[in-house]
Amino acid sequence: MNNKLPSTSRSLPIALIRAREAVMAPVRSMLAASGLTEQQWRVLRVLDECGPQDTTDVAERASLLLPSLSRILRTMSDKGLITRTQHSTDRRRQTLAITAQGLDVIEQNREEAAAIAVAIKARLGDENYEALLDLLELVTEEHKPPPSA
Amino acid sequence: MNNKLPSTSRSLPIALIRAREAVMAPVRSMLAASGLTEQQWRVLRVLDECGPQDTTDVAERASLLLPSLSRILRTMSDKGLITRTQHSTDRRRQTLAITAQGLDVIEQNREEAAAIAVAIKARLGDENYEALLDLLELVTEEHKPPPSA
DNA sequence: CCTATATGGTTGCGATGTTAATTAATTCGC
DNA sequence: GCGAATTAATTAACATCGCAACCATATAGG
Repeated sequence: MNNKLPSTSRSLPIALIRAREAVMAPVRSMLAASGLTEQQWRVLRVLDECGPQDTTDVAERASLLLPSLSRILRTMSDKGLITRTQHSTDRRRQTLAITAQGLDVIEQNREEAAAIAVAIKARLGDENYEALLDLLELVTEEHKPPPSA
Repeated sequence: MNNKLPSTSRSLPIALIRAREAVMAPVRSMLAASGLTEQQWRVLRVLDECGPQDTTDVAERASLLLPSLSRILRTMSDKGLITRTQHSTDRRRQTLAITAQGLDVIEQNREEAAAIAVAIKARLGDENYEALLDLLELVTEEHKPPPSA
């Protein structure tokens, strides 16, 4: 009857929260100077990296739920960081794009953000860093059973 | 000039969010039946595992910020899951304890929670699971520089 | 065509995350 | 002792999370 709960000190959910907190703290502190939240930064990053795209695509890439993203987009649009235009053939959809101002914000934070990323990588060591990403991917992926048969 | 931002698809913060989401989804679904949130469950678990303790201690062990915990405790107290009593010598503090009803809720979910934990462990393999926890701990710990010199 | 169903987004609601300010009680330093 | 700095916890304010319900449009079938 293996119904023993794992000790909270070795609990995967809690460990994930703590790690995220440790990684994000310096980023949040950096973004505060630009008046951005961590989620808004993720949206900018995705639009910059992958180009104009639908709301649903951004939600997937930035790991945001649609309801959250919907509200975040209104804020970002008001701030002039992004544009929202109607899809040409499907009027349900809208295409999101980063503005020049949005690009400016990315540029203002690029150097420091890159430095933070490098610091974390250095702290863990390249090997550990890659191993961690691989393990996290493994945790995430196994939701849909493989399309075998 | 290493100022290149890491690709969002290999971004540690996003990977951590996704992994957490993957791990928590079945737990949340389980807890919904008991009318509990994930955070309330963590508080119960900590009080059950470590015994009566201060608010600050619970916050640390459950990885919750004090303002969040403060609200959560009111809810849980109203539900009769915990008690809050004044510390004997320091009147600023309060001692939290789980009630019989709180223990009941843990008991109701123990089996399924343990099964979920086992399933994740099995999916990753014991070795990967432990390695992941170790790496996450490594990410978290390195905040305070070693007390050298 | 016209209705039933599915899809892309939004809104409502209750709860938590995050920072800053606040209150109350304790401890420190002179 | 007594006021200044600390500490434990709460409150305030704003943003996001997560679920459910909801519009609007698009697609499928008859």
